[in-house]
Amino acid sequence: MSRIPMRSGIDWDEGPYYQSQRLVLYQEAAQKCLANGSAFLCFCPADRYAGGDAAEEGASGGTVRRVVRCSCRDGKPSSQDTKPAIRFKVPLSGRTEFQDAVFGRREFANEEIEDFVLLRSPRGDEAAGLPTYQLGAVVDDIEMRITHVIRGADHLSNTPKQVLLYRALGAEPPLFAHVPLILGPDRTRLSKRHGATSVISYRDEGFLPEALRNFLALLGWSAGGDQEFLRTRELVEKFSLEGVSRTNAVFDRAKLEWFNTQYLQKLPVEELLPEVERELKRSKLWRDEWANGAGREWFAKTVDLLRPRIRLLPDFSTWARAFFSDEFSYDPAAKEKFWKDERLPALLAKLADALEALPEWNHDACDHALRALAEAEAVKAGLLINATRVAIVGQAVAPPLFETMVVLGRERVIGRLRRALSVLTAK
RNA sequence: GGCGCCAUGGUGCAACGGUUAGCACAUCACCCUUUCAAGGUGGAAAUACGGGUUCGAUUCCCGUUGGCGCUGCCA
Repeated sequence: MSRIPMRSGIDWDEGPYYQSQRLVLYQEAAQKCLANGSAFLCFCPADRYAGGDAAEEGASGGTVRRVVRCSCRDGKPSSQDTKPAIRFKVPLSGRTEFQDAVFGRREFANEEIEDFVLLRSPRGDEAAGLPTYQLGAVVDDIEMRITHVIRGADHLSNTPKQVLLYRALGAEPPLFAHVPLILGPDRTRLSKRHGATSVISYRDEGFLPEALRNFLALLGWSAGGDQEFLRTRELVEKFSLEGVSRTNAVFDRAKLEWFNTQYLQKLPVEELLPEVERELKRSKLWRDEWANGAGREWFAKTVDLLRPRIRLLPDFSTWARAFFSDEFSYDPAAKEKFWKDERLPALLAKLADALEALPEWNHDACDHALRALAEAEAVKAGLLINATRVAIVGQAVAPPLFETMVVLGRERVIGRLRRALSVLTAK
């Protein structure tokens, strides 16, 4: 779990803490409740409620559950189980209220709250039981002096239990802030069923952490106006609990991808380079000469040329492979679309010769050479441009041709042009 | 079933009593163009329903409907 903030670029101040190392703390807290009368030993079988549910199935088929108060709470054990659990003794009347920064003041009738378990009954040779989430969370938060508890709205209904617990332990409840849930396309709470759901899996898919943060921040929150592209810095500056909405939000992957392309395009290249480097290393295309000096400059220029057409980081390794490796293949659709003309072999051969004879290798020189040839041969420049693109990068979709030629360098371009010839004529 | 929360285009957000109901994604069309993106312009598209309150409701109140959540010796 601690890897999530680490890999998403979110900072934390202390910890991590391990519940297993803090067991006595929870057990002491439970004992304290027992001592001051806010909890009781429950001897009921652990599966009592489950069994009861089955017995209470309504005619409609729906499971009917009730708030049950067992006789243990009055000191009359309902069974002879020698290993009791500790339950909180919820008041039979009255209301429990708390302040929520996004939902406002909330009130719950105590009679609706069940006597929840604090410490589970000991298993096997355990001396004492393990804490439930309710106990663990409250004890930890009191001990760590937590002032704001910000979490999903699915905890709203459980909050009164925790407020009761805070008071029983002699502590003042913190300020709660329940934020709306993120729903899948089917409008149920986002879960593994919906595919990639954790921060890590989106990172692995090739989304930029900052784009993901920006997208997520806007799910259930807005700065008030229409601005959407907010870098993490601005997000931190502008965020406030007051701007949080109470409506659940549906996760829209298309918009996430849009944010990613925005970041891919707008980020200063230097910020993008480490991400691309990481990706190329992953795909084994990385070469150390790109780490600094002239190699770094070439790398930056290439990434800059490529990025308007990138959607996800892995595109650098797949779609843009020809820019980083001489081993690439021709996209079948590209060949189909731009290598149809039978004059091409002859034309490309002449183009290679013309380029080879160029006194200088730059954008305009390549441009002029190609257009001059097109005119001399009475063919449209587009025919040569498109066919050449496929020949040197293997794709129909790619950056503007002459910029591509400059980045690849004369030797590569001519070599690839001639290599394409053999493929064309062999066909 | 009980309790709770929510309700503006397909999606995410604005408008916090008075706007021709705004922006973005997605979608459609056109422009640009060296392919494809990007970008530009334009179009279609929403206040769930019914009652109130008010001179005036997207906005406040009630009900209905719908969605979601909680209802574990899970977290």
